[in-house]
Amino acid sequence: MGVPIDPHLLDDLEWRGLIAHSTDLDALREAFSEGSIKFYVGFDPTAPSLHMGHLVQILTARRLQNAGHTPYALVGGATGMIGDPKEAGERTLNTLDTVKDWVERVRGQIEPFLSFEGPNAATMVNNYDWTASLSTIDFLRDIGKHFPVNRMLARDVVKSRLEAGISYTEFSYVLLQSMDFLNLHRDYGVTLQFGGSDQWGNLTAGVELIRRADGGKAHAIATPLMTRADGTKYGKTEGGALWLDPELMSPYAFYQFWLNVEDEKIGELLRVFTFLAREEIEALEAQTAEKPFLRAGQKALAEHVTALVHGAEETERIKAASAALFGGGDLSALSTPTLAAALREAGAITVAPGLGIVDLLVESGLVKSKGDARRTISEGGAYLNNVRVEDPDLVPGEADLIGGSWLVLRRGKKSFTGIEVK
RNA sequence: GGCAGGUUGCCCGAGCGGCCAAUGGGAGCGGACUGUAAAUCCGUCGGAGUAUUCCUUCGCAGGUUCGAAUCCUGCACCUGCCA
Repeated sequence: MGVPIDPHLLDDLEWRGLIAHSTDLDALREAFSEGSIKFYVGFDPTAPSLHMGHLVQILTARRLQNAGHTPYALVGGATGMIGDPKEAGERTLNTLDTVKDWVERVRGQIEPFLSFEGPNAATMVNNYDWTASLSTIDFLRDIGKHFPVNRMLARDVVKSRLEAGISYTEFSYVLLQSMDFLNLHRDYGVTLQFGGSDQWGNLTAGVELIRRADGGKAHAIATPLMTRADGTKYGKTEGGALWLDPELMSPYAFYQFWLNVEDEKIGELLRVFTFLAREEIEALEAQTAEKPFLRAGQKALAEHVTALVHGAEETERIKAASAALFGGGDLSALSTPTLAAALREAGAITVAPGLGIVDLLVESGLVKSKGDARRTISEGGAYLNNVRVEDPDLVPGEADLIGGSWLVLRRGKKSFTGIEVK
């Protein structure tokens, strides 16, 4: 209906490595070519914020919308009450209030990435709306009848849990997600669902339910799980997940994460997490291969992803802060406003004069206890104004204050905290 | 309902009366090497204290003992086998 469709969408997704699994790709290609199709991707509120893994889905949704297709972004007000089974073990159930709160936060994080105007405007849906009032009898008869338990038991996640145990609640999760797809298919004509590759079982179950229940035809694609070069999960390095919420992870730390990505992953991450064109990405990859020490790929990646999530203005401030803090040894060469701005970006606290170095380290949050502070100092990992601290009894004085009031405390190579003394 | 086994630090997993804040691996943290990379090597890894010191910790609550993560009793939860 007048929406220009990008005919190269599927090729682009494949080139970016975004299709880890799929149902019949040729059929999907045909569906894409016939006009704006309606697709959905779901997000369960299992935490107060989405993280890097969800960002893959969000950006993929945007790619599809940019190509002319119509997004339905689903937040799992119902499925979030249940929790999908994961290998690690049974989840702890959250209260309805918690889930409702998280639903709103998650919704707010998704919305900026999609367009809610025009002929292929996005729609937000919440599966709580059609699940909460569903009767058990209807659910068991209309949905449950289509799910052979022998097939459900054969799924990898379930199999891996049979020893340790899995509740009926989590075992049933796949029915709810499949029902979502069925309902969106019926009510809106949604014909494609995508999600992370760990969702593949849930995705295909939905496709199958649509076929069994309605004789309908639907598609599913799964995006790959992002891992580090050694195959381990991301997010362990910075002591937690890579949150999109600036309250949970400062934009500065977010930017630093991308800047520190391994060389081998640059191409992959640029393809998945940026909207840069193929030629630009290939040029950056070549640069990274030839002159890795310039870190051109990392810089571009960090800049683009941070701008997508936290905005261009914030990204500029972060870049300036990073340049100041990592620029060289002599911090006093910077102007005080520049330094202060950089430190506020990286994280800063205010303290009264007279505190010793051990207390300052604890106050700054760089270490978690005084013992940790002493240990760090004895290991040579504590720096005041870029000079290694040797004496744990050191008390910074007037002469140490940069611009009359600032101290720069650093732990290790990368963790800075600004301290304003007044 | 019966029988058997289990519950240890962020995770996995030893310990089975004192030498245990508790072996080992992973993760984390620091150092060296580098490029704010990877790999590697070294160190570190409950809290307070600059000391051979104290406090809290081995599912929960009691008990035995000079002394327990280790033995006993009860409770909770998990797993397996049998009904």
